[in-house]
Amino acid sequence: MGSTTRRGVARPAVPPAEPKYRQLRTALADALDAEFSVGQVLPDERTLAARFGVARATLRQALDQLELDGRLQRRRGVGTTVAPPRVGVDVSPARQAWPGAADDPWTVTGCALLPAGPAVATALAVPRGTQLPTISRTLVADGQPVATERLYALPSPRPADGPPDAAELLAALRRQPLEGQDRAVELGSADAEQSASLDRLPGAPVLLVTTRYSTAGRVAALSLATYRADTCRLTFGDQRLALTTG
Amino acid sequence: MGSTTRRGVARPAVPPAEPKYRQLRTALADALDAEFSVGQVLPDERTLAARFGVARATLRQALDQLELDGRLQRRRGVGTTVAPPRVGVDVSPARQAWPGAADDPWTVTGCALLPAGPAVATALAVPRGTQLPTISRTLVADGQPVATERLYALPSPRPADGPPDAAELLAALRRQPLEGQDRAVELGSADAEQSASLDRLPGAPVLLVTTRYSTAGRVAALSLATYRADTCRLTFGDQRLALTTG
DNA sequence: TAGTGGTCTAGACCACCCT
DNA sequence: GGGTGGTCTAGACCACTAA
Repeated sequence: MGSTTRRGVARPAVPPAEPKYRQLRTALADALDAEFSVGQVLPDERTLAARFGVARATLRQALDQLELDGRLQRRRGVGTTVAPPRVGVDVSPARQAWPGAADDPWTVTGCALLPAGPAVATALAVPRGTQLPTISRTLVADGQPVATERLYALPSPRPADGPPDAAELLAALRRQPLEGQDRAVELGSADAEQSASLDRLPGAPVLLVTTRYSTAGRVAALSLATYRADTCRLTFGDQRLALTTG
Repeated sequence: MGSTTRRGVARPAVPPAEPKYRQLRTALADALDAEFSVGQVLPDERTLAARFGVARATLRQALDQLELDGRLQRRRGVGTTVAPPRVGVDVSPARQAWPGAADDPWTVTGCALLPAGPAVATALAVPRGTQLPTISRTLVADGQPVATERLYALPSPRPADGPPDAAELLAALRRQPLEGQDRAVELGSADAEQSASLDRLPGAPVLLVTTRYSTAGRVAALSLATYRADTCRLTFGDQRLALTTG
C-alpha cells in the first residue's frame, strides 16, 4: 500500500487517534465553560449532530459522558440543560448515630416485612430468605429527591406481632447502644423501583452506600442507600474543619 | 384505529414496556448467577446478539450496565469475562495522617510543578494558574492498578529551588501538624492520562475522591484520586468493628 | 400536534490481542 | 490472520412533554 493508511490519506506519524466522540466531548465541555450558563438549554441532539457533522449516536456518546460528569442534565420530551454544581451530601460515619435521630433529614416512605436477599442475609448473618422488618426512606435536597434507602433490621425476638411500624422500629433500634458503624461506597445502576423514586430512567448511575450498624458485637441493622450519581457528591466531613467546598 | 396500538397488536392493558436492553440485562444477570463462574469468558457479542435476536448495539447496552455494576469485565481483542467481586479499598478519614506515612500503600510515580486549575485554585485558596508542587501516585491491589492520585501542595515559601523532590515534599508536609482532613466522593470519567494508568479506555467511570489536608487553619494540600469504579469499593471503616465484608 | 430525548436496527470499519 | 471488543453511520420508531 505504500506510505498511506486509511483510505489513502497520508500520515506522517502515528496519531493518538482519539475517537470522535471524545474530541466532541472536549469541544462541548469547552463550549459549556465559555458560552453557557447553568440551566441554559442546549440545541437539540439532531441539530447538534448536524452542526458537528457526526451521526446522532456519536453525539449522544459525548453527551453521555458529560452527563456522567454531572455537567449536563437530559430530560425526555424537554431537552438538554447545563447542570448546576453537584449537591454535597454529608454521609460521614464520624457522627455515630442510629437512623431516625432528631436531626436526621431522611423521610420515611414505607415499612414492610421483606425476605433477605443474598447480600443482606450474609451481612446480617441470618438465613437467606428470612423475613426482616424494613423501612424505606428518601432524602430530598434542594427540592429534588437525591437518594432512596432501604433499612433492614434484625427480626424481632417476638415474631408475628403484626405489620411493622416505622417509628416503633426506629425507636427499638435507638434503645440499643450503638457500638459501631461503617460504610462502603460503590457504583451501581438504579433498578426500576429506585429509578422511579429518584425521577430517573432505569439503569441510571447511582452511588450505592452500604452502612452497617452494630451492637453487642454483631450487625443489628443494614442500610442500602442509592444516591443519584449525576446530581450529588458524598462528603465525609471533619468537624475540625469549616471550609466552604471548592 | 379501533382498539389496537403499535402495528395493530391488541393490548389488553398498558404494560410497563420495559426496554429490550433492560430485559436482556436481567436475563444475562440471571444467567451469570446460575451458569457462570468468576473468570469465565462469555460468548462474543455477535453470537450473543444473534442468540437473543437483537442488534449488537442493543446487546451492548445491556453489557454496558452489567459492566457498570461490576459484574462483567470487557477487554478489547480478548473477550468478555465474569468479573470477580469488587476489591474493598479503605479510604476512611478516621485515621488522620499525611500522605506518605509509613503504612501508606501508594507508590510515587512522578513529581512536577503544575499550574493550578480552577478547582484546585479555589480549594487551596491560591490564584488560578499558580505553579504548585505536585506528586503523582498509584495504588495497586491484587496486582491490578485501582487508583491514581495527584497531590497538590502549597508552593514552597522559598520558590525557584529547582525541580521538586517527592520524598522531600512529603517530608515537609509531615513536619507540619495535621489539623484536619475531609473527603468527598463523586462519580467521574477518566481522562486520557488517568485511563492509561488504570488500564482502561478514556471515559471509563471512576470514583473521584477529593481529600483536603489542613493545617494552621487553612488547606495545605489537596489530593485528587480516581478509583476504577468497575473494580473497587471504597470503605470507610470503623475501628470498633472487625467484621468481614458481606 | 410538534418537538424532545430514548430505543433499536443492520451494517461497516477500526484497534487490539493472540497464535 | 482471525477473532474480539470499540467506534461510527443513517435511518426508523417510541415515549414523553408542552403548547
